[in-house]
Amino acid sequence: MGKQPYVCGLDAAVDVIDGKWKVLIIWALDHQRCRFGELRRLVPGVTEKVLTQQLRELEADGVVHREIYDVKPPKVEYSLTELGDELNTALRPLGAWGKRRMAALEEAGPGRPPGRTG
Amino acid sequence: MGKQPYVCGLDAAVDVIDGKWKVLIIWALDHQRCRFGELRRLVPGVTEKVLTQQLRELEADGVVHREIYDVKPPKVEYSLTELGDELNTALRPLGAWGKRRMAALEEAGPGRPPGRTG
DNA sequence: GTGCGTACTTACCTTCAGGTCAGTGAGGGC
DNA sequence: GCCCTCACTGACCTGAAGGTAAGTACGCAC
Repeated sequence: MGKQPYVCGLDAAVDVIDGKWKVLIIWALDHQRCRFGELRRLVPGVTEKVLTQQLRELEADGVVHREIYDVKPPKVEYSLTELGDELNTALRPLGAWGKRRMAALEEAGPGRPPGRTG
Repeated sequence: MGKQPYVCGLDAAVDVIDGKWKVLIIWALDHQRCRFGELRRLVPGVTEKVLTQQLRELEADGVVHREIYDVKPPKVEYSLTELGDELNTALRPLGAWGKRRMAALEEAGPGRPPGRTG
């Protein structure tokens, strides 16, 4: 929720998924609820601080639901809200496009370092 | 083309549209070719430097085509490649989702500053 | 010949998202 | 008693993305 007003719907959507790990988090949460620690393992490379942070933003945006169990040791479960589920659905074509791009990239230069086509 | 290897297709797609103005640029280029100056007007707030920069990245990623006419004054036209067109198509559901979110945001608090729901 | 419009490029600067590291409090294993 | 895990929080730092302002080379209008 950084900018607003948005110039178009896409703008508004991108604002929600804007964050280094957000799509990965949303992806990981697709049809499965996760505990904080699980999520951390599911999203390789993310730190605890940033995971928490992005999770909170996602929660504020209404795409992620956070459920706290008052037990010891602490237990918190994250899941997608209906809105989040819809987001994931909307994200699917984009994922498919990216997959095709990855395949094309593979074909162009397998094992090559990233860079321009030249 | 920042990261790679991508953990999934979505990751690869987001990498392409990652940049403050890129989706807006791609959106503006949807079924219309534009000159540099037009694009600048179509994407309010972007500076020349950054527009050029993001356009070049988009070009390197194969979603935008750049056509230079050897005339004076200089003329350069940008358009979507087929891949770019597909990207736009893949982006459409996301745009629709965002539009619904914008509507919901409007309903929740018209004219309110952005922030938490409280 | 001054200034505008074309499409950039360059040097420099600011901002802030994200990363590092340390701390919290309670229970359990050894 | 010590350290581990759980799910965080806060202070501090860094790097890179993006913004600012100026320069470039050309033609045209006035």
